[in-house]
Amino acid sequence: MAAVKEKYHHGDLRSALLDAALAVLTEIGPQGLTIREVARRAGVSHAAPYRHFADRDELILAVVEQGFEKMQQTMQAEKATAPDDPVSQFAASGLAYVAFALQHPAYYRVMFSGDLLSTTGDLTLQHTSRQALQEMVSNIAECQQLGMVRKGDPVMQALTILSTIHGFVSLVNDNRIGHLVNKPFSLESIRDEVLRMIFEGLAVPPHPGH
Amino acid sequence: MAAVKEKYHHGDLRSALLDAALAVLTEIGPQGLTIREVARRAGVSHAAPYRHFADRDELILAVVEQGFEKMQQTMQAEKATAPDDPVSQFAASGLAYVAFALQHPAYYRVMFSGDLLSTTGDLTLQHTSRQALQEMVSNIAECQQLGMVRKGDPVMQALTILSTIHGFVSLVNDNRIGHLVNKPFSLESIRDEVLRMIFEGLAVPPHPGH
DNA sequence: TTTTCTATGTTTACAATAGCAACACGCTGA
DNA sequence: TCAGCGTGTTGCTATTGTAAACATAGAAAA
Repeated sequence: MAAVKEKYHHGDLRSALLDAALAVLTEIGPQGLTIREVARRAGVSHAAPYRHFADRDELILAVVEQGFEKMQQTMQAEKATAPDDPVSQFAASGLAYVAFALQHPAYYRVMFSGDLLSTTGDLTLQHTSRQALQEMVSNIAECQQLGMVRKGDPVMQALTILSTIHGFVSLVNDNRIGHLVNKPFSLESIRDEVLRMIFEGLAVPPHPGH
Repeated sequence: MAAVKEKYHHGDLRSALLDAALAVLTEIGPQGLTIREVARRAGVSHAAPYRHFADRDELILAVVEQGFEKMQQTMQAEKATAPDDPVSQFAASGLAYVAFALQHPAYYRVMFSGDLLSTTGDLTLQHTSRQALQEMVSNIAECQQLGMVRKGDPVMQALTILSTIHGFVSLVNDNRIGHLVNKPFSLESIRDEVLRMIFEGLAVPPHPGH
């Protein structure tokens, strides 16, 4: 690791602050995410962050945007290695989404918390998420045309799947599943079961008269 | 309304504080939920709440518990008016759950936020939610025995349904659906579609050789 | 080279908050 | 009557967000 310049001017404070913010979210949680704590970890004065972020919300928003970028990259990478048919691509997306959310709970929480930030107002994020949904919808439509997914409004199907996946990872990340099931369980088995039920719900029912 | 006694001793400060807390959550949001603001609304000094709640977390926890109670009451009432077969009971529960979450977003958010409170540590709530899941599981098992729901581990099915419903109402309450769909939409139509897909995913597939 | 400008940190200051401690009030029971 | 205890108040400290004034380093211009 290159020695960090111990100078009056930090060099790349913005990045350092984002890293520190994510570290705080991971280690302590959202209630520990204060401007001053982040500044402390970056080794600067408590007012330095204001040169890069107008206020606390803007700092959080930057973390959220970074999270969406990383998530998108992960999903694209997974899709790239999957077979090129719509069903495989769709499955790869879904698995990658869940994997990212479970591997980076701090990112996912801040991205979707709704308490930490009223991100709904941010136009960039609105655009990003709408684009992601659109991709999902056309993917479903392709699967329908191949006869691999039952008929129906693909937007509704996408929203339902999104609900299921988002609900699942939220429950897991907020630790709401651990004490629901008393007997020991494997997270992967629940995950696979949830994904399987999604696909069963999507699958074309067999022709009764076949 | 009876005139509130303007006395040194409030009379029922604890309830008043819970009401004020919910009002703040509704009007301002979680970031406005401070001990002092709640005290101000209840017309008492800033330290008075500490006679009833050890700290801010305990106040929030009390709101959460109240929320679970009201939700349970609502669901019980809905089930009482529904037909007495397992399928109707189950459907009534699901609809009541969604209805409560959408009609009382402030309650639902604080109940499931995971940021506002690490409620997972509270034993009462653990018991309550485990009991609710257990009821759901046995309800599904009944439906299975009647041949109305496809075979499979009812715990997994319950968790999947819970994920879907929780994800749906979370997305709606956090306003993540409004700007996902650009064309005008009816929330009810999405809700019904989501519930319909849950039931389709649960329904016994028709016998191929029938 | 020297001067000046600008981006980026620092220091200082203020208002709001959580939470603690000491005090005050008033009901209740001996 | 009055002692005790539950409940509310006042006042204090530490922490936070955020603004304003100041400082510095590196770039741009002279």
